[in-house]
Amino acid sequence: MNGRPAPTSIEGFHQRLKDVSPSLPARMKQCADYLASHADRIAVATVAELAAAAGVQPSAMMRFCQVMGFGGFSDMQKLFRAAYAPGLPNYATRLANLRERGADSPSALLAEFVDAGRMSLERLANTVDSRVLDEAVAVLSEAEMIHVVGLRRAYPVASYLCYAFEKMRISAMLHDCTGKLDHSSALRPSDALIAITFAPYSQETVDLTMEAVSRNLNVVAITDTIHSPLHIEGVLPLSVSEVDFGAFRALSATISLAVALAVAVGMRRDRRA
Amino acid sequence: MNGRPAPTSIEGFHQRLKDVSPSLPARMKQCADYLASHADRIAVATVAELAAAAGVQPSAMMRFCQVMGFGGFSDMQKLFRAAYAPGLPNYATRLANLRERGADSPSALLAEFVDAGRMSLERLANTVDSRVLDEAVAVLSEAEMIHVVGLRRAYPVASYLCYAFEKMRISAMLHDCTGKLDHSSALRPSDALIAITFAPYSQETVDLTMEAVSRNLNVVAITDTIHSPLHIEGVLPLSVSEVDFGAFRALSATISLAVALAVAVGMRRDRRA
DNA sequence: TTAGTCTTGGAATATTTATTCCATATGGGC
DNA sequence: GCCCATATGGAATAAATATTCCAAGACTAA
Repeated sequence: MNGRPAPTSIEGFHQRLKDVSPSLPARMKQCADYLASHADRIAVATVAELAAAAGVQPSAMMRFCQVMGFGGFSDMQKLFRAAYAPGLPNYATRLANLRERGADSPSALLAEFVDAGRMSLERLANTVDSRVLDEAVAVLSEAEMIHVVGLRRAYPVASYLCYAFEKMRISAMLHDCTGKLDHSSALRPSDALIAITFAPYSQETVDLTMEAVSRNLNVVAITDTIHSPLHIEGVLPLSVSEVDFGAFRALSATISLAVALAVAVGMRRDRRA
Repeated sequence: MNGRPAPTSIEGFHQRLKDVSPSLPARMKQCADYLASHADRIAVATVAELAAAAGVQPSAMMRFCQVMGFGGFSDMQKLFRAAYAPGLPNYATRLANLRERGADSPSALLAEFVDAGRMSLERLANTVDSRVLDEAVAVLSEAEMIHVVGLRRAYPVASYLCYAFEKMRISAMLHDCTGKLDHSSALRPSDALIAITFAPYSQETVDLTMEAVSRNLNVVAITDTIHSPLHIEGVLPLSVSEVDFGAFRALSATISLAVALAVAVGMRRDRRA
């Protein structure tokens, strides 16, 4: 191990973390990474909780404390408890502070977007139709390959969906229209499509959806109002109404819905496997 | 004793304190008085410590917890630990729990993601450094062209940023590594770069950032902990710590920050024009 | 491949910390 | 001054938590 003395300040702790990180084995590194971003939890959590959150065994976390130069977890915790700063100001006051710097200051803008995002999320929780969601998950977990299409403002969502599928090793294909290439022939009978579009609706997304529907593929749409061109027979519609701020859509709710969908599909497949 | 249920919030706690105080015997009152002014210590102290600080026996402190309606000290402490802002719920284990209980229905998952998103947003409001944000906006609005790089999970953010810039007619270029093409030569002396990456950091993003820094371009980084390789001299760091849910990052806070940044830059340019 | 070293998970143990219990004290009313 | 009700301190017990240990696994270099 290493004989250096334990850090005596939070800053020193982070410094040491950075120092030892590169030469650490897998599990130790997991601890290091987790604590790097959640150091503040150390003051109020138990080894077991921390270990679980970092995805390691409690004993691994103990070893890590020792690698860092502490005698044990309690020893390390002492440092953080001593430095424990009585609670941060709460969310509401902090938002007010952000706005204080002047109506069109960057921080005031940020406050608005944060607010818009939060409202969107709350609304989403109340409006999503869980039966449709269930069905969407059912349908998608049966698909051999999941195609995803979403352009312009929906593109970030589409790409994140594909990232999530890839991470879970679910075969997925992103139709991003690079080079104006049309990949509609990639749609196979046993596949499914997730189409994402919001007003003003992208023609390409609508076209691909039509194509899929006409070939009897299962299609799930993430879209806005019931006036969306994706609200048609043969498409499972998941409606999200985001709170717009100025011309810009808060994507928070849409992305949350998309990821929940992806993870639900992933879990369902796992269970079946 | 009194049968009222335990307070469920810090405010409720203080209210109850006020209510019961007048009718308390000496030692109990000592506890009440001490906790009234040192409530925040409850999260990180032991009964023994608290009792000593209040000048009473541990057993007296225990009785006091019960008078307040809690089952015991641990019960009371839970309230304060949960309320400690950074003490976020532990999503990895929560996910595991959902799974175990068989409650992993899509809607339950969605609820968790919505929650994670909301918390990320709240945390963002609490942690953003408005001075750095101001400076980032200043620097970016001077740039002739804004380059944006962000891969993997950061890619949705990068692409949305470019979408926003395009909508505001600000010249921006997305470095997406399509075809493994390197466009580092596109960086011109009067340009600026926004680099986005989270652990595990993409090499390409780091490389481009280094390139930009070595050429003295202004660089704004949207990243996570202070251990990020983007935390280097010559880079303005905007830190976002998202709440992870399982292996999946809620992007809500990151996207909100990115869009706020973009819109602030847009407004500033308009004003100058 | 094989021996040797480093890593890991999980169970066993030690320690700390919370909680209860009871004997004793205190104070107010008779 | 005595009795009763309530309060209090401290020791005993229970529960939670940290910590250690060891066998098994993974990896490395020969």
